[in-house]
Amino acid sequence: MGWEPVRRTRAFEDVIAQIERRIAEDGLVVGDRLPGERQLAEQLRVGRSSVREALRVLETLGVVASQAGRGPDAGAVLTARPAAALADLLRLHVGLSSLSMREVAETRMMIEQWAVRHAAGNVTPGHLDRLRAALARMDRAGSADEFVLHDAEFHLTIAELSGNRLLAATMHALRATVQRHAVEAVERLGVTDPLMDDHRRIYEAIASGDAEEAAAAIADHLTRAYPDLRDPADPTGPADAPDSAGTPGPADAPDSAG
Amino acid sequence: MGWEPVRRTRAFEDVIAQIERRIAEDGLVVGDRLPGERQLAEQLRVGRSSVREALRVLETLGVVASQAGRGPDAGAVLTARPAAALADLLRLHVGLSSLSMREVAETRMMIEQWAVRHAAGNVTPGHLDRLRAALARMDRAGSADEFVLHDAEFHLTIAELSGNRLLAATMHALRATVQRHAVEAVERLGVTDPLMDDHRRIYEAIASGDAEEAAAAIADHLTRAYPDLRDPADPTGPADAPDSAGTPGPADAPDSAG
DNA sequence: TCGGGACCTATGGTCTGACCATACTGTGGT
DNA sequence: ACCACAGTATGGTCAGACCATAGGTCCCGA
Repeated sequence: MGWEPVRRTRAFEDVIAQIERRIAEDGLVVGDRLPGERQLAEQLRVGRSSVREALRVLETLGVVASQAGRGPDAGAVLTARPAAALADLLRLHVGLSSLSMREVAETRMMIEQWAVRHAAGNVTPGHLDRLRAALARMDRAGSADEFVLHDAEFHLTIAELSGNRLLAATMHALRATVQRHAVEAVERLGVTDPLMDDHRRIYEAIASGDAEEAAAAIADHLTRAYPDLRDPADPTGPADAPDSAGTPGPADAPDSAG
Repeated sequence: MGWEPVRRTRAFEDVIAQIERRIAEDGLVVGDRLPGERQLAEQLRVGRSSVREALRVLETLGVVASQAGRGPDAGAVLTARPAAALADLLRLHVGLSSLSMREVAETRMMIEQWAVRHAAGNVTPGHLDRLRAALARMDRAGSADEFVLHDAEFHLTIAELSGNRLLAATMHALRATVQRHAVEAVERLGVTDPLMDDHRRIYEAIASGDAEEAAAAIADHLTRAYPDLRDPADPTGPADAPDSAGTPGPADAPDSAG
C-alpha cells in the first residue's frame, strides 16, 4: 500500500509557504518589503526564531535580502538573485563530491554552445562591445587573477546571448565554481596566447553570425581549458541519482519542501 | 577609490564556513554525521540559534538533512540532494517573475537535446527499459496527473542519458517547476495521442542511436507541449541581470556567502 | 532464557525574553 | 538653514526553558 509517514510540517516551513502564497496572491514584486520579523511572528502566531529560519531559507534561495536599521531599505526586501544561490549550491556539492568538475565544465560547454547557436536576433552592438572590451582587458591583464576576471566577463556575455536569464544565472554560478581551477590553469599554462587566440576566434564567429563556427570554437577552447572534457569517463561517484545519494529514503519525489 | 563596506559577517555565516571547511579538510562524505546543535554551538562559541540558521541554510541547499530522536540516523547528516534545492529555487523565482516559464521550458529543451546528442556509449539496456516502462504506464494512465507522472519519468531518463548528474538534477527541478502547467496542458489537450506519438518517436530514435532524429523529435514534442517556445519573444522582465535585479548594489560579485 | 513494557536520554523543534548594533527620524538648539 | 543629539524600529544574537521524537536500557514476568 502507499503508506506514507505523516511528515509533520515544521513551523518555519509554514512560514515559507505563507510568504510564498502572499507573493503569488498579493502580486508582490522585487523591491517590495515584507513585514518585520516581530510583526510577522505575531501575525503568524509563531516564535520569532521560526520566522528568522524561514527568512534565512528565502535569503539562501536568493529571493529576499535583509537589512538592519531603519528607513525604506531596512527589513526583508524581495530580490531576485538566483545566481548567488546557484553558486552556493554548486560550490557545496562539488565540495561534497556530489558533483564533479567534469560535470560542471560540461554543463558550461552546453550552455555556451546553445547560446551562440540560438543567438539569432539577440546579438546586440552592446554585447559585441562588451566582448571586445573583455578581450582588450584580458590582453592587458597583469596576473592570472585579473585575466580570469575578464575571461569570466567574456563568457558570461556569451551566455547572455541566449536571451535566457536562467542560463545566464547558471553560467554565472558555473564560472564562480571553476574560478579557482581557472586561475590555476592560467598560471600553469603561463603563456596565454592560445587562450587569447581561442577567444578572438569565438568573437569573430559571433560577430559574423556564424553560429556553427562559434560553437566549434567554444568547444575547442573549453576542451583546451578543461582537459577532462576530452574523454568522457563515466561519472561514477557518490551521488547516483539526481537526489538522495545513497539514502534509501522511501519516496524520492521531485519536489521537496514545497 | 575601491572603498568597500566593512560587511561584518554574521555568526551563522561563520558557522557555515567552518562546516564547509570541515567537509573539505576532514574529507567528510555523504552519510557522515555532524555534531549535535548544542555541541556545535558550544565548540564554535555561538548561540544555538546561529547554529540552527546555518544548518537551515545547508539543508536548503541540499547538503544536510536533520532528524530528531536518537540513534545512528539522528542529528544532522550530510546528504546530496541538489535537485530538491534547485526545484525550490526555480519555483520561487518563477513565482516572483524573476524567471519565466519560457526560460524554464527552453532550458529543458536544451538539456534533453544535449543528452540525446551526447548519449553515445551511455545508453544502457536499463535506460531503454525505463523508457519503455514509462511509455507503457503513460498509455495506461487514467488521469492527467498520472500521465504527467510517467511523462516525467520518461524525460528524466532522457536527461540521465547525458551521464551528467548536474543536468539530471536540473532536469528534475525543471520538471517539478512545470508540473502544474503540464497537468493543465494534458487536461486541455484531452486526447494524448499526439503526445504519445511524439514519445514513441523519441524512443525509437534513441534506441536506434539516431541522435539527430532524437533531437528533432524532442524539439517537436516540446514545442507542441509549450507553444511559448515557438516565437522567441524577448524575455523582458524584472530581473535584468543574472543577479541583483534592480538593486544598484555596489559589487555584483559572482559569489555570495562563500 | 526470552519477551515486552516502562523509563531514560540525546536529539531536533519551538517559544520567550532580553540585549546589542545599526541606521533612519524627529527635535531642538545655534 | 544647519547641525547635534535623542528616539526608535529594524535585524542579529544569546540564554534558557520546554516539547516531541525515537532509539537505548533496564527490569520484571513468563
